Amino acid sequence: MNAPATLEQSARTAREVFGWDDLLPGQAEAIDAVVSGRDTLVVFPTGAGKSAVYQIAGCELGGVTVVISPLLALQRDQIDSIDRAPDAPAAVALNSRTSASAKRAAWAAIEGDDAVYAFLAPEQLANSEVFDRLARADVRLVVIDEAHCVSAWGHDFRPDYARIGDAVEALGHPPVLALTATASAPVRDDIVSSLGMRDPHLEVRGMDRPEIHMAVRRHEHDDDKRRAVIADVQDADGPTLVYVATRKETDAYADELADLGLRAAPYHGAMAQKRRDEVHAAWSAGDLDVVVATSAFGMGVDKSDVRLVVHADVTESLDSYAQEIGRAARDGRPARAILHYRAEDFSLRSFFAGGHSKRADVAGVWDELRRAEKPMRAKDIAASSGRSVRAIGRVLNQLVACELAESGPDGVSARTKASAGDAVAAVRDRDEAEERVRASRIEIMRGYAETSHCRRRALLEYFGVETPTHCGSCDRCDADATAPAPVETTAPDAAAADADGIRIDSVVQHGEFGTGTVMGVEEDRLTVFFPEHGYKVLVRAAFETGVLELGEAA
DNA sequence: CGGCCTCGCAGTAATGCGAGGCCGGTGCCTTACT
Repeated sequence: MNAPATLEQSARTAREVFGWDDLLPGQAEAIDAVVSGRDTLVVFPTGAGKSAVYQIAGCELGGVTVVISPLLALQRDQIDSIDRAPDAPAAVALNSRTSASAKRAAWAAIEGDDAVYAFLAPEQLANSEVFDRLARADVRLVVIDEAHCVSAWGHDFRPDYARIGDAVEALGHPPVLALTATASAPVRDDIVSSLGMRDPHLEVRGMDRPEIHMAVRRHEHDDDKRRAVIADVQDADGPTLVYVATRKETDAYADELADLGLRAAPYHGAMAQKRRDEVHAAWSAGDLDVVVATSAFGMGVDKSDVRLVVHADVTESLDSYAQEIGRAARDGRPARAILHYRAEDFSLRSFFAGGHSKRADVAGVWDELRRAEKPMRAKDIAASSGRSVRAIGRVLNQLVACELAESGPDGVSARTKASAGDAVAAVRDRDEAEERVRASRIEIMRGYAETSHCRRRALLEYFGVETPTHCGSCDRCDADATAPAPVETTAPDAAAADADGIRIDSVVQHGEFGTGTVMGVEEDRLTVFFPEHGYKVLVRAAFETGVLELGEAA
């Protein structure tokens, strides 16, 4: 299948069309899978050339390559980069900022005969004019950039992310290429099932970032934490990112750092777009020592010499934590990641993880759907009910997920005659399952913060990468190195793994939680992910009592 | 859940304290007005 001719062709395209001398590890394999028509999920760290995969594959497939991208700024950057290539196909954007004349030009290109990349946000697919014209065009590849957004945002924040799979089907299921920098096994599964990917080729490279030293400090009092964060920033060897949980804290820390003479700026999603752009530009140009930001800052920020990432609060998952610290050391030189937290800090994350659909909303939406003769969209129902489009979109997603409704290119329609009471109950069960999963992700974050073992191992195991017991580049390993020499350093975990055949990614059956996937293996404990219940830490002894059994490999 | 703000109270002057309420993140999009 890996016909050398295909690889040679890809290498030639890379060289002649884009001006790259060599393909990086994994790129050729991913391109080959896509060009041969396979759905493909690529997990490469930033800088490993994710974009090149779709650029080369799209060029070879010809026709229209639809690139779904979460931020307008990312779309601009990608288009600029394609425009700079020596001989690449045209790249156009379709979004709310595209002028009428630019839109006409874009459609002319999309409906013409030459290869073209068309960039759009997932919300555009809900616009029937855009979708219908795309459906008639010669779409040969659909790319989902920053695909972790499907899992992170599709459930409620940006419900259109959950609709991409339907759009892909309606387009006749051209090959789907999903790209992301970090994705744990449950997130990968979520991406694959949400996008409706069929038997996807999986290409995962280089999750480990050994150049980033990892450390955690726990505090009792907020004052102590603030002082420690400020001290870390003052000690930094270069550009520094500080992540905080709230907008207000971005100002508080940035002010304090500025008073100490540092070039500091706050950044969060509620700032004026112009100001956000200024901070972004100043940071990229090296005119700032430190940016203090909420999670709004990061995607599309490409700065190679970040030396320190300080978290003044915990994130809502290790996936997010890995994304955020992964912005350090892209130049490959040493950098540090330090997490400061208090036990109370987890409560804000729990608050964000909560959030049920209101019973009245569910009942109202369901009644309206059942009565409607045609598919409905969130904005139509929201207009008549007085509820927000987001709340309604969330309810629609849940009804679809419960298989009470189905979604198509024109919206969502009921597929059963279930009563409003049944719909409310089904959605409540689903809400509770999702909340359990989110809560367990926070618990995994807590587990990372509180582990007495190697931090890197804790992080990498979460991403399904088996690792040595000690990385030698985290605070836990540093402490071990200064402690009296250990008596014996056999690898107990590997030996234990062999004893009952349990490894990372093993599938297990649990009496209460159902089928799960092993995410972490320690001497006496296993961390297992159950789709309906989230992450559970189980004692190995459960095997002896028969509560847990080794299942069939997936 | 926890932090922060406001309010009412006490009661004699300028502040302090507890109770109660509210807020907390991420970005497309549209549409009406300067």
